[in-house]
Amino acid sequence: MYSMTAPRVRFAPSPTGFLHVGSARAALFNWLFARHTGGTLVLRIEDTDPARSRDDLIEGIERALRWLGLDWDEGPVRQSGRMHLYREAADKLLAAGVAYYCNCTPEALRERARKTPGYDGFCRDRALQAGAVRLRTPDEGETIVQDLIRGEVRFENGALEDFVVLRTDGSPTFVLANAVDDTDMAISHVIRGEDLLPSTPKGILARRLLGETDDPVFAHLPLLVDESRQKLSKRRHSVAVEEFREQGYLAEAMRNYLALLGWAPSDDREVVSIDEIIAEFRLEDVKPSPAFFDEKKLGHINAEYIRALPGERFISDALPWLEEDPPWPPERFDLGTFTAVAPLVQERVRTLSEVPAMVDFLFLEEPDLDKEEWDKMVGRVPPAAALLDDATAEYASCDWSSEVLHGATLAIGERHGLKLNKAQAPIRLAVTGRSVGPPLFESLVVLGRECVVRRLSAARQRLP
RNA sequence: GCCCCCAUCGUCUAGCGGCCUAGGACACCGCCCUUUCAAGGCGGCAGCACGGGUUCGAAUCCCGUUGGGGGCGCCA
Repeated sequence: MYSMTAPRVRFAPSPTGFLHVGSARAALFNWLFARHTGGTLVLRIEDTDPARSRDDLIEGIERALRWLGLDWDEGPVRQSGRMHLYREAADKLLAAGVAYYCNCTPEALRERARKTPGYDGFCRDRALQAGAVRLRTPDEGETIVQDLIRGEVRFENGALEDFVVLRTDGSPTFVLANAVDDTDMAISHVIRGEDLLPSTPKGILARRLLGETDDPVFAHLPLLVDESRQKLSKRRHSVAVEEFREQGYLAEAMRNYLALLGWAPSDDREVVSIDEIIAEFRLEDVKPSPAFFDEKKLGHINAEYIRALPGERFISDALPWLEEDPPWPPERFDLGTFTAVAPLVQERVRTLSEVPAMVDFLFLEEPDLDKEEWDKMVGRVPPAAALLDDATAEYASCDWSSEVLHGATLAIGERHGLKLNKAQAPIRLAVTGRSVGPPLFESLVVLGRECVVRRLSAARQRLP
C-alpha cells in the first residue's frame, strides 16, 4: 500500500498558545502513522502571520505534545524563518502568468462577497503591478484528492475561486506556505482535520503550478464535535490539552481516548497500551464520520488508568493537587498520612483533581461539614445522638485497629437495631464531614483516636 | 447561494455480501457484593435514517431522498 520509501509526515499547528484537543488528535494520528511505518514526523509551526510568531506561544504547544508523549524527528521548523521561499514561489507563479496582482480593498471584497461568497475575479485581467497575489485557478477540468480515509474526492476547478497566495505585505497565506513546505520537506502523507479538505485542491493546484509532479497522499481525519454536533471550538468548550492535564487527566489516558475517536483496536478492547496502538494503527481503518468528544468516557478511561497505576506513582502524580492551593493549611499536610490512605483513594477517583476533597478531613483542623447531608442523616437515622454517644465511649478505649473499630461499630448498630451501613453514617459525617469517602474504619485509624473522639463529641453537641 | 464530507444503540465503535436473532464500551436502570462511595459480578433499556435498485442473499455494493456537518478571509 505504501511506497517503498519511508513516509514523511508533518504536524503543522499554528501557534495559538495552547494545543487544542482536535490538534492533539491530529498530532497523535500523524505520530502513530509515523511510528507504525517507521516514517519521519516533522513538527512545523505555521506562524506566517507575524503576530503569531512568538516563542512563548510555540513553547506551550511543544510542552503539551511532550506531555502526551508525542515526539518528533525534525523541527520545529518555523515558517516565519522561511519567508523568502514563499516569496520566490509567488514570483515564480507570477512570472509563469498563473498568478496576478489584485488591489481590491478588503471593504470592497467584503461588499461584493456578501451576495456570492468567494472572489469574483475582478482583477484577473487588469495586469496590475502591485498588490496581493492571487493564483489564477483553471476554469476547466477537475482536481482529484487521493484520500486514504475518504477515497477519491473530486473538485471542479471552475468552482475554485482565485485565492490569495501572497498578501499585500508580502507574507504568504496558508495554502501557499503549505504547498511550498510540503514539497520542500518531501511530505508523503498529509494527515490533518477534515475542515481542511475544501482547501486541498487549492494546495494541489499551487504545488503543481510550482512544478511539482507528484501529489502527496491525504488523510482527512473526522472532525471532533460537541454534544450538538458542532465542530469543537475553544469559544464554547475547554479544549486545551493543558486544561485536561490541570483537571487531573493522565497523559496515557488522554492519548488512549483520543486514539479511540475515529479508530478502534482489534477485538473489543479499548484500554490498550500505546505500543499495541502503534502496532495496529492504520490510516485506512480510520472512520470518516465525525466523533463526539465525550468527557464522560474520557473520565472512565482515566479512572481505569489511575487504578492501574503503581501505588507510588499514584502518590507522586497526585502530589501537585495536594500541594498547590489545597483546601487545608499547607503546613498541616503530611505525606505519610496521605500515603496511608492513598490506595483507598486511588480506586475511587476519576481524575487526580478529585483527590483533595477525598482526603481533606485528614488535614483540616475541623472537618468541612456537608450541612445538607448532615440534616438528611439526622432525619434518616433517629438514634443519631445515641450512636455518636456510644461510638465516643467505645472508641475512647478500644484497640485502635480497623478490625476492632469495625466490630465495635457493628455491635453499636445492633444495639439500636441498625445495620452497619446505617450505623456508620453519623460517625462518617461527624468525623469526615461527608457522607461518602474512603472506607471509614481505615480512615479513623489514620486520623487517630484523639482526633476522632474530639470530632464525635463536637458533632454530638449539634444534636439535642 | 455554491462546493465538499458524513450517516449502525443517547455517545464512541465492531461489522468490510451469508458467521447478525447486529457484538463491545460509556452513560442510564435494576439486582448481587458491601462499612458509605467507588470497583467488581449479573441482568436490562437501546441502533443499521428513508426509498429504490444489484444479488439466491444486503447493515454491508450502486443511485436518489432526507438529515447533520465542514468550507467558500489579504485566518490557519
